[in-house]
Formats: sequence, C-alpha cells, structure tokens
Amino acid sequence: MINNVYKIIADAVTPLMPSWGISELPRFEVQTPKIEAHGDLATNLAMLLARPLRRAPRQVAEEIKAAIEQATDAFSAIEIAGPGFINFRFGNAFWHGNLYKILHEDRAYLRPDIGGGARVQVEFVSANPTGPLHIGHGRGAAVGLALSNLLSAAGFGVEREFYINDAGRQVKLLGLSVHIRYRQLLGEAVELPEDSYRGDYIADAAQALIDEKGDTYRNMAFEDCREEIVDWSYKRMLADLKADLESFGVVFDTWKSEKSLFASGKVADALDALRAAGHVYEKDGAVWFASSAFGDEKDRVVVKADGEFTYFASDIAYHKDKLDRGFDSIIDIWGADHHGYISRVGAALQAFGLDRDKFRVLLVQIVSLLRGGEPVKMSKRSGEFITLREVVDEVGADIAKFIFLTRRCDSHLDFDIETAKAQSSENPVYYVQYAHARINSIFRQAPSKGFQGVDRNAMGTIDVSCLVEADEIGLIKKLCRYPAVFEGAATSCEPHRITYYLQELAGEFHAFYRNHRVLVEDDRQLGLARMALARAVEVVLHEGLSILGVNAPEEM
RNA sequence: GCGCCCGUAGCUCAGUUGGAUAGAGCAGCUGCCUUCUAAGCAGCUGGCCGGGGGUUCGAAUCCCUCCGGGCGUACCA
Repeated sequence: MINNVYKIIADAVTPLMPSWGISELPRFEVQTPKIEAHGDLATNLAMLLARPLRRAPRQVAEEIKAAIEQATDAFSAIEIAGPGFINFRFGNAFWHGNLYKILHEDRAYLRPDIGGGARVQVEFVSANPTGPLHIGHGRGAAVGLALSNLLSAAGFGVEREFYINDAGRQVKLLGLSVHIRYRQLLGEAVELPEDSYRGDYIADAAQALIDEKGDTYRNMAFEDCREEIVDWSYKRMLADLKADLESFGVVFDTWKSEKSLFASGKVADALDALRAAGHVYEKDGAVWFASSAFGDEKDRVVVKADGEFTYFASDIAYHKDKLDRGFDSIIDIWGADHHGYISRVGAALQAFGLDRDKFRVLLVQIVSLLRGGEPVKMSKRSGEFITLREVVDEVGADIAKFIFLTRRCDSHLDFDIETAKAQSSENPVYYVQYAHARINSIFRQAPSKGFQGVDRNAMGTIDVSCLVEADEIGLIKKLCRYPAVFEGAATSCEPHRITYYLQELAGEFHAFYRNHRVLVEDDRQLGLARMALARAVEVVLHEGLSILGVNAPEEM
C-alpha cells in the first residue's frame, strides 16, 4: 500500500521536475499518520522540496496535489495540512478491496517479499552443553525463533543453527565434575574442585553413567578416561538441551560442532590464512591476531603460551566457515554481556577479505526472574537456579515466548512468574489469544444463528460493501497496516513489533465485538460481511502469532 | 580511564529509523453481563521524554557535554 502510493506520487510529480530545475526527487516518506484527522497516508515531499526550490512548502504542496489529482483518482481526498504535509484519504471501496486480499490469504499481501530468496543463517542459544538452560537462554530462543520465522516469511532462505561448544575448557570441566560425582557415588572420598559444576543434574548424570557403564572408570585417573567421559557427558547434556528446546517449540536445522572445526583443520587453516596475509604475529610466547588494524580496541590472542587455542580462535574459523558456506548474511543472537566480541569477530571477517557487513549481532539483554515482585535468587556456583524447563512447566511455553517478545531485545526484561501465570488481564498473551478464540466461537455459533453452510475458508466472495461504520472501516485499516509492520519488523530484525501490533489489533477487535453483533440474524448481508471481517482478523492474528511461535487457540 | 547498551506516566515498557497534539498495559478511581466467550468493553486520573547546549521548516529520535544505572574492557568461556 505504502509502496504503491510512493510510486504514484513519484510518477505524478516527475513531469514537474524540469520546471523546478531539479533532476532527482529527494528521498521522501510516505507514512500512516498517528492521528486519524491527518488522513490515511501522508507525505513530507513538499517540505523536503521547499528548501531547494526556495519556495514556501505549502505552495509546493499545492502544485504536487494538483499533479497527483491530474494523474490518478486513487484517493478520495487530498489535503494540505500543518507545515506542508500532504494527506491522502481513501474511500471505503479501497478498504473493501484490501479486505478481499486478506480473505484470499494472499501471501504476497501478508508476507511482502523482501528477502528475494537470499540465504540467511540465524545462530542462537548456542548454550554450553554443561548444564540446563536458564531463563536468559529462553529469551534468546524466543527471539531467535521469532526472527527466523519472520525472515522466512519475508522471503529469506533461513537456516537455524546451534553452535556446540564441545571443544573447550568448559566441557572438560563438565566431564571432570561428572567423573568426581561418579566416584563419590561409588564410595570414594574425593572432593569437587572449587570451579567445578555442581547441581543435581551432575549427580543425575553420574548415576546414569553408573547405570550405563558400571564401575569402569572407578579407579581411573580423569586424564586416562577424559575423552570418553567428556564425550559421554556433554552428549547427555546436549540431548537434554535439545529436548528442552523442542518442548519450547524451537527446532534447529543444523548443530555445528566446535570440535569438528578443529578436527577438519578449519581452525588451523583460518589462522594460517591470517598469518599468510600478515595479520598474525607472536609475542610473549602467544600468537596474536592484529584485530586492532580492523577497528578492534586491541589485538587478541588466538593461541595461548601453553599452546591451547583460545575460544576466539575457533570463533574466527567458525564465522569464516559460515560465510564460506555461502550465506548472504549471518545473524548471531548473543547475550548482551558478549557485546565486546562483535568488533573482534567483524575484524576477523574483514581480515579474510570477507564482507563484514554480512555479519550482524543481536544482543539480548539479561532477564530478571521475579516471583510476586521479589527477585528469585540464583547462584550458578551452588547450582541453585531455576531452569528454563521449570519456568516453562510452570507458566507454559506460549506465555513465556510472548512475554520474551514484548520488549525490544536490547532492553532489560523483568519476568515475574506469578504475573505470567495469572489467568488475568495482566497477561497480554491471553488478550490476543482470546480475540482469536472469540472469532472461532462466532463461527461455531453461526449455524445455529441462521448462517448455515458458510465456509469461513472461502469468504472472499462475500460482498462487504455494507461495512461502512467507523469501527468496521477502522478495523480494516488496522488489518491493512500489518504488511508495513511486518516489513519493518523484518528489516530491522525486531520481532517485538509484531507483538505490539497484535495487541493493538486484538484491542480493536474486542471493541468492535462489544459494539456490534457479528451474526446479525435480521440482516443476512450485514452478518455475512461482518463474518468476513472477523475471518480476516482471525487470519492476521493467526499469521502474527505463528511468527512469534505462539499458538492461536480456537477455544479458551 | 576507555568502549557498548539504557534513562519516556506511580510500575513495566512502546514510539512507524527526523514528522503534525506523546502512546499502551498494569496499578488507582467510575460505569457495563437477558444478546455471538466479562481472559472483554467504555470513561477518568496520571508527562520538564534524566539535565543543559547544538543541528533545521520540525528532535523522545541525530551531534556535543554533564548526571545516573547496567555490561564489557583476560593468554575465561
């Protein structure tokens, strides 16, 4: 809609350019005004032209208005207002026409193609397989899921990836922790080191190891069975992560192993390539990547003096590998505490001669878990924390996801379990789902109210021209805003815009529902038209919720 | 010290990438169930957009500078 109008304006005005003495139009905007009195769409073109033409903006606006009226009858009114805005209004027929597009579930309408098939990889969660997921991972998962759905709907070829940190110190520590617990369970008097993992899940793993392997590793030094135990332990943890994510509704396309990057020589190759290009040097017994040459604050170590690779070394190889796999862009979703890594990873990509603009990071801020307004105490060291699974079991996946998506991801989020659990108006999820359920209820009632045999999947043939009341037209206008919201959300990678839109749409529907009967028994035509409108609302609610990864229930 | 993020109603937060008179939800008051689901609707109250400068037709939004909060600043992950 906006794009069409942009073109109409540009085409209508182009013939005027010679007389204005300009060869190019400024980058003007077409927007939906906040206030209804300002029309359905507005452009700032006249104000932008005022300066180069050295004329009063309203005077320029008059000229533009005349040109547009000459060129098209698409608008029912064109008005000049304020400092020089040109406001456009559409007639009811225009809105009825748009309603048909939604009723035909025109994909090109609800899902404008902005990706053009470009391949995007979204990497998210990527939690260390050393313990259960916590609430922060849940937020990352919800954002990653919604973003993937959004981009996929917008015409990108999306691949969801989970990066497994199965090569570093953390998984070794996990293995050690499990081994020691294992020996304790078998009666040995051994102590857990200070920095090891604790928590019941370690003991559970140790018990499972006994069940599976007996006392095979009982009298062995950790070093002698390290590989087997580490391997066994993290795979067990990973299986749990995967199961938790699946029950949260998140499924990945690929699981990329850090260890495999080492095994295939990609880490060594990447460092060699940097070395060959002169971006690597040795100092103090360590190997450094000269990232400061590419905008990083300082150079970074890639191989420590003890010969171990740093986490950053495999990260360099990993991100190079992502682009080598042919993605047009790669999006990482990280916890906000990792923001310092953005510039160094970007530096590495640039050093390889790759386009670092293809690399984008979404930072997801910390989640504060509350219960009834009080912070929930969590201590990682003692293993006392509430897991994502526990939260999801308590409040439900839909609610958790929706709440995670009610904020921009770079702002802090308070997640109150009690509030989330409450089946009350405090809960925005229900508000939206309820609208969807109400519409379904209408269609269930229809046959008993004189509307037998109305197929709600085929309402595109119903004459809706009798929908002329302010509530009705307003609701249609709201529906027509969806594509623009969708496009904005996709291009800015901000799925929360969909969340807000859905709340607004649900609100308008609830008001409409309260004020007008849909199944009007003494006016069949009006009843059918309103059913068509309700159906369109249902389609858009369903569409939006599906992007958020939230269910749209038919009954509540 | 340096870097990144944030500061908007009592609380939690949006704000269409610089637009017109600043928006929701919750909390607080007031009404609305004999009619398709009251998990709902209508109304009232609530603001120096952290402070101060600047950029321009126009700033919550961009720049500078203070104040205040979070995070980062490892041969940790």
